[in-house]
Amino acid sequence: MPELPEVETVRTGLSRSWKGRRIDGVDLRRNSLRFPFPENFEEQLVGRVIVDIRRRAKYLLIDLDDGNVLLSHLGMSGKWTLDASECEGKHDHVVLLLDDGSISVYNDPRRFGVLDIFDGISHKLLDHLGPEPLELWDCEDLFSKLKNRKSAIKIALLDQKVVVGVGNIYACEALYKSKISPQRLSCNISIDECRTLVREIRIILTEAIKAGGSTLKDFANVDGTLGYFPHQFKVYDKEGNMCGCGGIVERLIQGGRSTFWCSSCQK
DNA sequence: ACACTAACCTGCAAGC
DNA sequence: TGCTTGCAGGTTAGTG
Repeated sequence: MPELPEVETVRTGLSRSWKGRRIDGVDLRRNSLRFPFPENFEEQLVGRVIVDIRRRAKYLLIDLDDGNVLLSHLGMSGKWTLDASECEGKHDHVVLLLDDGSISVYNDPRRFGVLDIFDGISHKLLDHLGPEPLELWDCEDLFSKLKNRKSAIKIALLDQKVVVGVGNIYACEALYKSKISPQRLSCNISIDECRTLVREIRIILTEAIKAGGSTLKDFANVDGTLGYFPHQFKVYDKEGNMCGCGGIVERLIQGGRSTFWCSSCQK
């Protein structure tokens, strides 16, 4: 899935064509994704006007005119297509008919995504989330969350209680830019290194948003065009490539997931 | 409270 | 050509 920049790009796209639209029809092709859809899912949506689309971490929050909120998480492979010309694809799970006659389709081959409706106040998937990296967040906050942890820093950066929005790609890239080994213990990261990490994470996420999200095989912008720039990654999926320092990009497994790094310049 | 694993799914690429 | 294996952007539930 999309990490924070990609979700933000999707938010922008959805915002442009959904804001002010009334939902005239909902077609569910199955009864669950990662979790079962809520009771009366269609009835709760039909007739509602979409007021705004916000983002919290990697979750899209679609504000409805009755105060309820449609929550959408894209999982690893979820995709919204707006103004869709067809909706009979194998993994087209949810179709929305809008009052301008357009249809929006949620497609998700792996079905790790989530669609739910809640009151806008509290949701179990949102309640434990840590700080937004592009809002109020600083090195003291990061340092305080790392100081009692014995897990590797790479693992900690993926923990959404430490900071939200950072996924496997940007965790690797941020550690590389910060010249910090992904295997360092979180509790051994200094306050100065936290300052560097906060700065680099912000730079990377901001640049990726500016680039319009990124593009991977499962990800497409809401208009169907690809939007990621894999070639701009310095280490992610670059095993064997020469690093600028003369070292070689290596791959290791942490928490069951690939980490890409340069052992020559990341200490 | 933290650390670690397994689990949820399908699709694709590489290797035999 | 097929089969098998491993891997993929995320997150939670369960165990110790």
